[in-house]
Amino acid sequence: MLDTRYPIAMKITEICARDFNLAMTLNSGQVFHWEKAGRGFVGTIGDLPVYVEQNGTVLILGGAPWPAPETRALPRIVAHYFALDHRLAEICASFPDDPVMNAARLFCRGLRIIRQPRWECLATFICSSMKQVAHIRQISKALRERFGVALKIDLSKDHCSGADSCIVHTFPSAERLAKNSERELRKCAVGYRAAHLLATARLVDSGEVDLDEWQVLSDTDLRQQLCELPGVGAKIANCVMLFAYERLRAFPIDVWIERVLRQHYFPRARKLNTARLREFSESHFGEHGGYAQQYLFHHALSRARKSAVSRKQARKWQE
DNA sequence: GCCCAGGCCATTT
DNA sequence: AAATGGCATGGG
Repeated sequence: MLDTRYPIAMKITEICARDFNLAMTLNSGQVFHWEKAGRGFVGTIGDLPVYVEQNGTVLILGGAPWPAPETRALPRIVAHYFALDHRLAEICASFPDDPVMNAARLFCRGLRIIRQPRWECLATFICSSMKQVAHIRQISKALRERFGVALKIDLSKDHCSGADSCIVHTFPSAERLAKNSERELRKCAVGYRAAHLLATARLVDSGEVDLDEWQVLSDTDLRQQLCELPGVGAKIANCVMLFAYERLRAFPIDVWIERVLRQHYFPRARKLNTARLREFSESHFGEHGGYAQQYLFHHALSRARKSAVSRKQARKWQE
């Protein structure tokens, strides 16, 4: 039956996306809310519900109701979000030429650092400390479902199997989160991070902190401002700089990246403090160090996951 | 039960 | 300055 709310129920548009791997980008641990639906993914870009599917060098788009004004702008919004304008070949060519980096570059072909909304990125990464990627996805989902705005996506049967519609949720605004008690936030499995999330939400909501104003700051000043927020240290500040402020030099060092650096760049080096690692990462990986870092991170994590699966299968074999 | 996870923070040396 | 322990939660 025709949905009479809109003259045309669903408008599918296509855009060209060269040097881009959608699934790799969405699964690389930089963004946590996109979910598989049919042959593509559903999620939100800001307040817009979006369906996106990759077919070679073409992205098939849908999701937003037609003829909302945003829908006409959808191709531009999606292209900007996925940073299709980044000159990926040049960025990858700027990485250092060493065995580890070359393996990661080969493995992560088409991975782009996307442009995330600032508050959404900041809040999500405050929840990320001492959490596995799968858990961060759970937390993001819980926060959205409890406090976000539900939006319906009409899925064309031509492009999706199964259900013909689904619901996605926006990430809750700082204002929405600031209204809650810490106890309420803890229902989303954020644990001890609830206090930090709430305190930062209230700083942003009150206007004392304006994340958009900070875009004019230098890398050093931006990092310093971010680190003053509750629950934000050097690592999370660098993630937010990289994923929400397009500071492609920012090089977050988490436990995985630290392992990669120690094993492959400093074998047999004891007494290697974080300051020394930071110094090395900033000088060795160049002007797109953040990109290099994300390639190293995703490659290392994927290898670990793969070997975990192998161990599991080996155990099964033994029975 | 154990160990670990895209860390941060307060406290102690 | 540098090292240490606590912190919630869930998966392997």
